[in-house]
Amino acid sequence: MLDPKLLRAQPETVAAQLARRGFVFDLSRFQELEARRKTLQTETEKLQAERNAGSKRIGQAKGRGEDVSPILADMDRIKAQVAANEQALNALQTEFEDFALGLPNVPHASVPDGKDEHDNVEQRRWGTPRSAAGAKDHADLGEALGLMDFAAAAKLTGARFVVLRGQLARLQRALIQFMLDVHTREHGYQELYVPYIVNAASLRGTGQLPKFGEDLFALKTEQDWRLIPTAEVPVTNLLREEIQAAEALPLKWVAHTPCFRAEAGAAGKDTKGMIRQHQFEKVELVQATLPERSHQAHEELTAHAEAILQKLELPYRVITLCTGDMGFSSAKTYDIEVWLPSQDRYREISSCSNFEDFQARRMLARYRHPETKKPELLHTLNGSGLAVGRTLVAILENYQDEGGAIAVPAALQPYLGGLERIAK
RNA sequence: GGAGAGAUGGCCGAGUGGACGAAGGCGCUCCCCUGCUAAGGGAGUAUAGGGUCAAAAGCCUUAUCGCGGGUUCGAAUCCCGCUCUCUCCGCCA
Repeated sequence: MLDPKLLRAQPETVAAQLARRGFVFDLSRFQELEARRKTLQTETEKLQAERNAGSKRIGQAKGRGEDVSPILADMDRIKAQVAANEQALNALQTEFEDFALGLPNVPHASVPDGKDEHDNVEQRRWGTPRSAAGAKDHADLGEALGLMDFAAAAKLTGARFVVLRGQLARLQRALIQFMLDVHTREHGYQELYVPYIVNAASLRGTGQLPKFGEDLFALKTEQDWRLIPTAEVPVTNLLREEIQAAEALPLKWVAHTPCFRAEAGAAGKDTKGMIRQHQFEKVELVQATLPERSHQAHEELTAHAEAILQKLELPYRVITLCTGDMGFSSAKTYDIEVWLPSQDRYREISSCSNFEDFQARRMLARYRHPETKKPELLHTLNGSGLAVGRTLVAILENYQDEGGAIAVPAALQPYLGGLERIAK
């Protein structure tokens, strides 16, 4: 959520910044809502103050044993007015809130302007991509090995699921262990285990609701629970309605969870293989920092995700998403894309974002300022470190030989009991 | 799933219809005293909004005692529903 004070004081500036990302801010609607709100709220609060003062007088008069019926008569009128006004104000505030919750974050000044993914800006490349010539894709490789089974998953559930067997299932487990170990031992993150089902308040906090509910799997329970689309939701919401000590910052958390996405609107996209699934494993990095530190933390967090690819010796590049391609809640996003020989291009394997205070304001996630002693909004960040399923895909494709066997990256061999090759 | 108890500020804890945004204590901040330390004295110390203001301060004001509703001129306090926590029983990986 954007700062309502800023919204009120400089709506034109906000509109111009949102226009950078192609979002049309309805200025006249905002100003009309705001004008009504101001009148109604002022009037309502005046009535409430009148009522409070009247009640107080009744109490005092009764204490002195005086007759209170004249005051009481007056209170009847105020009571009815207050009730009517409060109702109208509530409705208006709900309308205003819905409007405000529908506004995306303002892009950071350093984010390049652009319309879509074609305008993203490459920052750097690492490693040497192998040629696409003769490279099989991961689905063909996995099925040929007899260790990756989409038909079985389709029978169990439907499209966009997979069954892994034997050394491939173990390879995925090894990847999770490996990533968690690197981030906890070398990058200073605390490992967390969290619920895979969250309530609506949590999803609102990180920005999935109210706008993107169709991407989520909802449970048919009374509680309005959803499966998490990413560990970002439960992990970041640990901060919700909490005040951190400044000395405790930055908070750095890592969690492995499965992720569940409805992939509504993705029909026909990446239909083959493990690239886009309804259920996939991910190791997620989350940080909460002082506002003035968040952009440096963003660089560090991205480097932490990159370190995994370097240790696995997988070629990748880092791009800055342009204003038009960024996610709803993000102020700035780096995507890390890994080389996939079968597709002869780089594909997203991690997305690292700085949300600044956008999520924190929704969640009321704060820290106590050491000098003013007042609670201030902190900044939140997160990034995949990495998407495990896509890392598995990248290993199969980059480490294949002509016969369809897969070499195990050196860094992973200790996690597979020294296994060097996965072959038929 | 059954029975019972509870939820109050950074923490502990009092408060069962009116001067309560909330006693008291702890903690924290500032000041005084004390040649260090310890002890003592005083003052301050919840959050989110709105209005006024160029802005800040200040001032005025609203809401908040787990959440939502109700009764009442007036609710931390009474009533209803819900959530969560604890204890006991049952069940269970």
